[in-house]
This record gives sequence, structure tokens and C-alpha cells, in this order.
Amino acid sequence: MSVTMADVAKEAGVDKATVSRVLRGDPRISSKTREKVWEVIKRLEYKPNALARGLSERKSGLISVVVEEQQFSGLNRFLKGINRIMATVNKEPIIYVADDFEASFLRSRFVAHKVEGIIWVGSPPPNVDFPLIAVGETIDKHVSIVPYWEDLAQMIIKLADGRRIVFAGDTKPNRTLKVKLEGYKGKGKNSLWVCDGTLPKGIGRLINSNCEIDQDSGFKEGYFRKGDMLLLFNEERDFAKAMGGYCIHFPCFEVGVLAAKLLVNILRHRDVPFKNLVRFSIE
Amino acid sequence: MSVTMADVAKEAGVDKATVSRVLRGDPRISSKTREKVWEVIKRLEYKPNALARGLSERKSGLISVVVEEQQFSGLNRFLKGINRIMATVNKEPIIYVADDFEASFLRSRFVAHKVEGIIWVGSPPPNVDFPLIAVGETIDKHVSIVPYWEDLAQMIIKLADGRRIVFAGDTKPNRTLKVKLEGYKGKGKNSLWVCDGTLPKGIGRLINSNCEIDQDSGFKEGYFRKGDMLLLFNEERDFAKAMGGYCIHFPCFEVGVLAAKLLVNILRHRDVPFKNLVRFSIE
DNA sequence: TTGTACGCGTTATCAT
DNA sequence: ATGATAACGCGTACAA
Repeated sequence: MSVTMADVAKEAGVDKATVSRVLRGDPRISSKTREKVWEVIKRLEYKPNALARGLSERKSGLISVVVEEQQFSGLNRFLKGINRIMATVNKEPIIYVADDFEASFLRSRFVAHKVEGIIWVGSPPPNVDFPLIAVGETIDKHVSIVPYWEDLAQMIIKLADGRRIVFAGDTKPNRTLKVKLEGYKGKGKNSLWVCDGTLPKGIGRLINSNCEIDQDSGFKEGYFRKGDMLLLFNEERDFAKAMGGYCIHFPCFEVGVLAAKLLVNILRHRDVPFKNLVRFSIE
Repeated sequence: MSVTMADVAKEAGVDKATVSRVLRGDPRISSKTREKVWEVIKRLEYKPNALARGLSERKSGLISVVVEEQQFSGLNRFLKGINRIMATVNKEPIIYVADDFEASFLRSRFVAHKVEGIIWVGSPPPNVDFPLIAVGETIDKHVSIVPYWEDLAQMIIKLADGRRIVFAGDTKPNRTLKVKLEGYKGKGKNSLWVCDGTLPKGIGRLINSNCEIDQDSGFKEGYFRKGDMLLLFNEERDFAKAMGGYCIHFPCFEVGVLAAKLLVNILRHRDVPFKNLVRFSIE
């Protein structure tokens, strides 16, 4: 049996209500009793029961983080960002990596636990009746955090400067980015190439730069020419560097912090910007 | 105001207690009232309040997942595994990526929320008074899931067969693995080499296999020879393949499932194996 | 088979 | 400035 408010009250010789007031920093409590109560609280190592508090206050101190996209790399940094903020406001994040789950299932869980708000990475279902931060897509009627794809595409195009753009590595560009890059015309045709599975032949020559390029490769797929621009993502920075390519970086931690802050502000009924763009960087 | 048990009771013309019993599958309820009650429950979309239930039952339906190691790649798969199991037993995982947090802080949160158990990736503090599954290290008096480093080291050594072992890529081998590999002696000295930052010169030649190896490189660091064995981790499988190296794979999803199952069994007071080894695979 | 009444640990509304 | 008491929503021993 853990120590309750009643225990503290009895030990301090006051009423439960007084303990509650001390705990919540009620100003109209004499500093004498306040000190006495705090002393007992610490001595008995009393910790308020969040369930009882929640039941009484009609809020749980729980928020939920739903991550749809299994491929979301940098999840640890993202969650760390969320933790960083939520810890300061005494809210615990319940996590769901949800490729598997029906929206209705999740909803019933959230309703049951009186979750106060949701951070949803991916496409939240329509008509969510919780405070919601959507990460990744712009959602009508919800605050959203969206990668600034347009900006990224333009950075890439500018950097490419006519060279063929080649994506390699385990993380591939998503559909949105590919669409944004569709307009790009480098020299020759096939000015954008997303490798799947294996690295293009010839890519090693970037490193051994004294070698000649395959004469027959041209702009054909399957061959990497020295003039091509190589692009990788987050985790493969070492390879990008080693191969003289570029690495696209998405600030997952910062986005986690932002999402958490936005949600906290919503819970406090403050105004928040509806659409929040996050810039990539290219290194 | 959400619909409560009392609402259901009134609507169905029975007592709250009866509704509660129906909900909990109490066998001594007439099938007639049971059906009636279920009908109302569904019609009103009644969802039991987890806070009230928890307060009454003295358990919250919450467990916690603490991930210490910021570098833990495959976190999404791991969490997905945990979700998969926990969803079947109606437990919600609270997540903490905890490099930042004091153990005492975490403890107070867990006590407050009446967390039923913890899955801790990394090194849990001593004297945790929660049911605990430790992932990554063997902890006295706690059930643990540990990577089978010994086995991995031996697989690597066997595969290397005298070749120099070279780790490249953004994910590096940890201390434990390096220690296990210390005994390995390949041809020449420096038979193990962990690249940091940039890829070794010469690595590209693996792909362009018609090139000659740098004559002056020998076993010196900074140069990759054709005879070397290249090793990468999880996310960099494409590169490993492309470069004729190997990729070490740790089954994060399965470990998540295992951790969750073990914890559930502990909560049900079943016997569980104390030390659970998880094998790597090399592809 | 079902209803009554109390307890779970807080917060909030009255009093005093 | 503080105490008494009624919610909050559910489970359960006891009674019927």
C-alpha cells in the first residue's frame, strides 16, 4: 500500500484538503502549515496518485504519440524531443507505432484513458475529436507540422545545377519529393534516378577519382557517372561524405519539441499557427 | 460529458453493478440482461473510464518503455513489437527516451501513474521496485533480454577467416562486441578496424572489381584492401550488399514482442526464463 | 441472479 | 486559513 494524502494529513495533523492545497500551491495557506506539510510529504515520500487526480480533475495527464510511418527514421530523436517538453508539464506520452491498428481501436483506447491530446505522424483519420498535431501532412482543421518539400526540392535542383540527381541508400525519397522534382530537367534524359536495392555501378569511382568513367554508361540507369549528384538521407551521412555526395537532413528532435510545444499550447487554449513548415538541410 | 456506467445502467433499467458485471464477463448474469446491457453499451458507445477503473482496481493499465540508448536503431520496429502484444492485453506503453532524465524523476512519474511494469533498454538503475524487463544487459534479480554477442563475435570471426575485419558506416560496433573480437588475429597486425567518420580509401574498388588495389596500402589504416571483410549494421544493408560486405542484423521487432510477452507473464505471476539470449544474423 | 453500499485517492464547494 | 463533505466512475463484498 502506497502512502496517500490521508496519511500525510493525519501525520501532519491537518485535513486532506489542506494537504491538497499545499500541493497545488494555494496562496492562502499559512507558511507554518505549508512547511509542516511539505516536511511530512518528503519524509513519507508521498507521491500524488495520478489516477485519482485524473478522475477528479477529468484529465489524465496522458497524451498520445501515433507514428504511422514505419519508415520514420529518427524516431528516437523525435520522441526525445517530445519527452523533453512533456516532462516539464507533467504529461506522459503513450506511444503507438500504428501501421497495424484500426483508427477505431486507437480511438477507443484514447477515450478510455482520457488522453488529452494526440501527436500523429502520418495521416490521421478524419473527424478526430481530440486536440491533434499532425506531423507530415497538412490536415484540414488541425494544426500541422509539415516538411518544407518545396524548399528542399529547390535546394536540390539548385545544387544539382544540371547534373543528374541520383538517390541511393536504404532510405528513399517519398512520393511528395519525387513529384516536386518532376519538373527538373538536367542534361540528357532521365535526370532523376532513384536506385532500388543495389548501388549503381560506377559509384565507387567517386572515391578512387583517378579512375575513368565507364565509357558506355552515358546517362543510362544502372551506371553512375562522375558528373552525377548523389543524395542520401539522415543516417547515411558517412557514406554520402565518403562518396562526395550530399546528405539530406531532417531535424527530428526539433520537430518533436515543436510538436509537443504546439500541443501544450493548444491544451492551454492559446492560439497557435496552423501550418508549421520545417526546413531540411543539405550537408 | 462522456457517457458513464450509470447512464448505461439507467438506460438498460438495471443497476450499475450489473453493468460492471456484464462488462467483466461475470458468468452469473442471465443471458437476457446481458444482451440487453450490451445492446445499450453499443448504442450509447459507452467506453469504461480507465482512470476510475484503475483507481478502483489499483492498477493503471499502463506500462512504461524506457530507452536509454539514443543510438538504438530500429526503435520503431521494437516499439511496434511491444504495441502488438500490449494491445492484446489492453495495456498502454508510456515511452521515455531517457538520456536526459534522472532515474529518480522517472521513478516518481511511474509511481504517480501506477505503472504496472517497465521495459528498460539499457542499464536500469539498481533497486527498481517495479516488474522490469532489462533489454541489452544482464541485470541481477531482473529478467533480461541480451544480444548474444558471443555468438555474433564467433560468426564474424568464422566468416572473416583471417581477413581483416572493417566496420564502416554510421552505426558503429559497441564496446561489448569489440571486446569479444579482441582475441581475433587475422593476417598481419591491426586485424580489426573501426572506421570513424569517413570511409576508408579504396573501398570503392570493391565495386569496380577490375581495378587494382593500392600497392602501398597493405594493412595500414585508412586504406581498404580487397581482401578485407566489410561489416555494416541494420540500416545500411544496401551499402553492405553493394560493396560485397556483410550486414549485421538485430531482430528489433521480435525483441519487442519478446519483451512485452515476458512482462505480461510476470504481471500474471507466471514463471519466465531469467536470461533470454537473442541471436544476430549476418546477411 | 441482481441490487445496495462502501472504498479507491483526489479536487472542489461549502462552511466556519 | 482551514475543516468537513460531496463528487469523480468503477469494482466488489455483502445482502437479498
